[in-house]
Amino acid sequence: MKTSNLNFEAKQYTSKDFDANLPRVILPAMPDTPGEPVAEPTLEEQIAAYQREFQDLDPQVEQIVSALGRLNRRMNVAYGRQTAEIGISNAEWEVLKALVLSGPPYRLGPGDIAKRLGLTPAAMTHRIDRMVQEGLVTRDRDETNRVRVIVELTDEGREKWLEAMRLASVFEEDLLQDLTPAERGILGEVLTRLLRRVEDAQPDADGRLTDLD
Amino acid sequence: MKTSNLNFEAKQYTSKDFDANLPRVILPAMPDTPGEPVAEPTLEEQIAAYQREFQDLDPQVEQIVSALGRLNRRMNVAYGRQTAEIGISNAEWEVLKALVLSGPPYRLGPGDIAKRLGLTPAAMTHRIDRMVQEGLVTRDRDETNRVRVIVELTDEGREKWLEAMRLASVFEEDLLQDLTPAERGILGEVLTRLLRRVEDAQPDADGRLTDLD
DNA sequence: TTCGAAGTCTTCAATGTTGATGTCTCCGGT
DNA sequence: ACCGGAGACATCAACATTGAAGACTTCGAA
Repeated sequence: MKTSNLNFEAKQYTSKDFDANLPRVILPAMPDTPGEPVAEPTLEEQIAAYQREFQDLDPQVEQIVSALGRLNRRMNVAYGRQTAEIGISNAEWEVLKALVLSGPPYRLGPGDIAKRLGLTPAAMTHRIDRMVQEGLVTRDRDETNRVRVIVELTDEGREKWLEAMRLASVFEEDLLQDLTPAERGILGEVLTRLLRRVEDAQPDADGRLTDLD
Repeated sequence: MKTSNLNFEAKQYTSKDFDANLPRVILPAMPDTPGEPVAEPTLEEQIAAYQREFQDLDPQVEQIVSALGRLNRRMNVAYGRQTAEIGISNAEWEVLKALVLSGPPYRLGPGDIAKRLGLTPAAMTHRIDRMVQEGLVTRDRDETNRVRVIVELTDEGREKWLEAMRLASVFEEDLLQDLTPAERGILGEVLTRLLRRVEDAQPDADGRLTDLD
């Protein structure tokens, strides 16, 4: 078993993501020495606690959902660390990904990018500002339709994306290292099926988060 | 097959999470009518695009990772909608979860909560402020150790948490509706194994996101 | 041609988070 | 007892994102 570079770290202060996870637990009925540091709960402890507090919970469903959430969180932390290594932010990496995936000539409007990233156009304006400054992309008016603005990937931007992909590949392979090829196939298929259901349930359309605080 | 309430919606403007997903694609070699709206890429298109742009990519790994990312994103959107329905924010729900999972007497320090949520203590100060205002929690000095502050769940806070759990349960069951019990078992087991690897790779410790923009 | 509606991006005020700093309390050493 | 270090929370300036409003361009109808 390859023990390699799973470069995680729970990394305090990650936020930036909502997940169905975390907290801790108190198994039988006794908290750790009252007033003490209070440790991180394992997945099992977490599920046990949920069951105790909420009878109707299906432990199997909870296991899947919680593992998904916690896993995603750790992965995002790892990606964040990697992008930091090559001198870009996670936010910038997202934009680069969108542009590369759009295919040649690697151009998109700010609004399009915003849609793909789930941000407001306003946020894109500022984000693009920074990226232009850093030489990752260029921003020009579309002369055939001056309403539009075109954001285009620069060579430097593409290079950064490549570096990030290389790091990500290594990381992802490490992550899946102890799954057999058969298990990988099943996992991919099942996840894809879940995803299809969700994405079909709502083609995409619009809708905001309505995060009324 | 139950067709029920998968209440998603890609929901523009979600952000709040970093994931390895989104963008679009241009399969053979032709973008949609140049300058047009540009649609959302399917998972398959996205993987195809990545392969085209990055030779060394393992499609199977990418399928798993991308599906995970996209799935999580949709789920977070769904959770956000649900918490909004019962009048709390996702952020507040996270705090409630942390408190409930801590077990009776449902008390934690701001710092502890911050650790579990991956936020800075500074952020917790304000978040708790709001939640005290709304009557979801109380905040008091620990009289036995006046350095500490104790955040405690109120009955109203617990009730909100219960409502959120009920909604979440329905949603999660819907999400997994077309997995057989056997498939659920495997999925849960495999995800747990992945999670264990990541969490073991880095017990937890500290570390920031270093999101250098 | 002129006017108005729609679409796209930018600007602005408000909010939330971060990182650094400040303040207060507890605890151990002398 | 006293003093200094460590720990925990609060405060503050800087920055990113949001939602609403504003500016400009295009397109269609009168």
